[in-house]
Amino acid sequence: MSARILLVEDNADLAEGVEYNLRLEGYDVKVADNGKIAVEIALSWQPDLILLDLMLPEMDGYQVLRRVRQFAANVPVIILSARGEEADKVRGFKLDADQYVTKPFSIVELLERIAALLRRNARALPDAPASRVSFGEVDIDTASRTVLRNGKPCTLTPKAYELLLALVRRDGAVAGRTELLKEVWGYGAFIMTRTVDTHIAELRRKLESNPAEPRHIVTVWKVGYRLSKA
Amino acid sequence: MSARILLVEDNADLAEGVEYNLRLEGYDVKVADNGKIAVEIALSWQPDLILLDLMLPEMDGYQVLRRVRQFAANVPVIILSARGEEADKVRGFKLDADQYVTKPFSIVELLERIAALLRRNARALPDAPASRVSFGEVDIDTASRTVLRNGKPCTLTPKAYELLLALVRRDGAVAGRTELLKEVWGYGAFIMTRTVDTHIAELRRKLESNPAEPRHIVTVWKVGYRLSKA
DNA sequence: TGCTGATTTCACACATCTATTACATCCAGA
DNA sequence: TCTGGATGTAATAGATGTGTGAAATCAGCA
Repeated sequence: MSARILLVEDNADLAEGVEYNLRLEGYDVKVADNGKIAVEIALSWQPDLILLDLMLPEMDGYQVLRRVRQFAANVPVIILSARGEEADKVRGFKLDADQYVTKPFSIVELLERIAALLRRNARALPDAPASRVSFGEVDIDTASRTVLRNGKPCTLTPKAYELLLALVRRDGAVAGRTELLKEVWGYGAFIMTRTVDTHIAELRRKLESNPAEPRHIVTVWKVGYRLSKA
Repeated sequence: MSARILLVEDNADLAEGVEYNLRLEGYDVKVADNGKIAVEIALSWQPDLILLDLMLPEMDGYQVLRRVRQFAANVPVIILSARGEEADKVRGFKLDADQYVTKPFSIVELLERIAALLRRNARALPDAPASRVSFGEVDIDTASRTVLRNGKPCTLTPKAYELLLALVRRDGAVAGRTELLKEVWGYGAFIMTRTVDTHIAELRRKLESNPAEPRHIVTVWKVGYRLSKA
């Protein structure tokens, strides 16, 4: 049985995008577009993790959090907020949110945080997300955020690491530059000149035995990149 | 074994009533009617949760809370107070009380909150790590709260020791600064401060053979720190 | 009250990352 | 083979994060 995630978000576009990606990861997802329903679902469905927007109709995010905490004090909660006000942050954390992510956020980063929180509760959860992936001579351990090549540690820059995860997530399917930008840089990012390519180059330099003839990080002409595990 | 609750309350009638109800719920209860005794019991008996009145003889509730937090930063504390002043609330929360209940309060509500906090803690702090842990040339004995390096005793300041344990508990997984602040310091808020870094520096200074090139206490850029046993 | 050590904060140096530019190279189709 | 657009990548300047010594603050204690 997969982990249950409740997404509380009234912006339909954003909700859809996040929901899609969560399902892609294999999570069981429900979406609530207002606070009242959110509380109901939280209590009846008992999700393993909650993603909570603070700006909501009906009942604002703080109240939702408070209500939920009364009945399920241990569910990890990640707050999604567009506001950057310090006051909000403090207040949210006082009510014991576990993480605080500001919009626009990177999908990959969000997924990482989700996985981390679920893993932490792993003992209570039957199917914690896997923490190790490998292809070719490369091993990735997402828990320690470590990449090994031929067993030797290999330091990637943060962006390159996230980009790698984004490719891994695709499981061999091609990813367009724009998609990658959205997933790694955040959905608010503009298209920037050659940024993705540069980081792809770093990955090849550090992970491929012959960067000039990449075997794993493959270019798909006019489309984007894909990861070939072979 | 049932959960231990320390009730700190000088009003004998009220204390008796609450104690009665707690025992009815199956909790193991001790009552302290002044601050000095409260701290003593808190340290020696190690309750799983503390109910704390703010108006106390001898030593006021704030001081009790502060003392207790120093030695047991993670014990859930519910403050019981007759005063409704906002100032009090803020101050209490700053010291990280987990809940704040104003008199007169409903016993049922209180019991609910207690149950919620105990449940949460049961998961958040799953278990004490093995009594002895070691990595590299460092040995930690959590039972005696002792750290050895190359067999020689090595005195860490209390905070640094807690921080080290927090990293050990992660078992190699990365820990964000915010997480560490929450876990070790009990801060709930998003606080921009270099406190964690400073104590990390102390750990490196005292535990690493070459602090400038840390082999065990590793920085993960833009994310946090992790402990590498290798 | 003053002393002592722990803790936090501050400031600045230093390290690392990142977007972008610029130019070389490659590909597909004419 | 030529050509134009797409990709590869080294270099770089600016942004951002981290390390750390020292000062300020706090807490416990005689």
